[in-house]
Amino acid sequence: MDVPLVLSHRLPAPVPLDELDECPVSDLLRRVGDRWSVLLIVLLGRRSHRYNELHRAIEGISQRMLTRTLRGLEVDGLVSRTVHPSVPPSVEYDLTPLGRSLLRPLSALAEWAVRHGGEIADARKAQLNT
Amino acid sequence: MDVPLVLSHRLPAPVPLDELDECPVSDLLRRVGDRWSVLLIVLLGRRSHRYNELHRAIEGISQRMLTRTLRGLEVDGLVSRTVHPSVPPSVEYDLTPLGRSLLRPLSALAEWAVRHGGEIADARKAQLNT
DNA sequence: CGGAATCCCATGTGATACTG
DNA sequence: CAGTATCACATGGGATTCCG
Repeated sequence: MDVPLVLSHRLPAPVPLDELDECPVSDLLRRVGDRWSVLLIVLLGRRSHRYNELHRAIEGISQRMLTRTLRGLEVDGLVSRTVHPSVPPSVEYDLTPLGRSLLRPLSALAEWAVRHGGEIADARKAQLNT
Repeated sequence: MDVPLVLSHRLPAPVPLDELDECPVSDLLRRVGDRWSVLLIVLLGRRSHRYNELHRAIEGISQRMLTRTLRGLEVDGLVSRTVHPSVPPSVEYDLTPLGRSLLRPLSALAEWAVRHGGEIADARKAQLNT
């Protein structure tokens, strides 16, 4: 009892390749495991932002990657993109309800990362001496 | 109250590039956001495995990536590697306590992914028609 | 048995220039 | 303002071969 769900889930042996490709967990982690997605989700979780506002808010992100990452999140239904037809144009990005629902489990992982990040960094440094 | 931690955390504006690179959350997600890490963590969370045992347990993984991923997890202190000097040699991989402690927040994310994976898939398909 | 070495391709990411 | 187009480079990942 009290075993993490991910361990109690039954797995075929061997794990077939196509099943892994369809796995929603792997899928989500790859979606969110890139350089910018999490940061965008967090920023948009606080309030909606316009495109250039996000561009200014994140030092070092290129227009290309900002656009690509936003599009990816939008395609997956995590972020909404609203165009206000004005001159000059104005585009608002926001989290969808689905995206907002992701904030909580993401926070659980973030909390673990903050708490244990030091141990990981230490382990990494220790390997350098061997 | 009851706001996800990741939102209550204060962020500098703009977010500096070096701060993002040091962020333990981004770091963890990139560590675990590759093709094989999570699956290995889950398998090793059930019991320790030998190298070829893992190789046989995961259809489609190459020796190169199995070795690389295990090494990466080992360097980060999530997986332990124990060599039993015998003929032929035997190497046991297992989760460290740190790795085991990751299972629970990972499960939280996995649970979300299983519950909402369909919505993501639907959103993805819907984009194809536009 | 448990890898390492090499080669090759796909994808992620950034820089720069251009546009409705 | 909010992008797109193009090029270039680093990294992820697989196939194959070889080794103690």
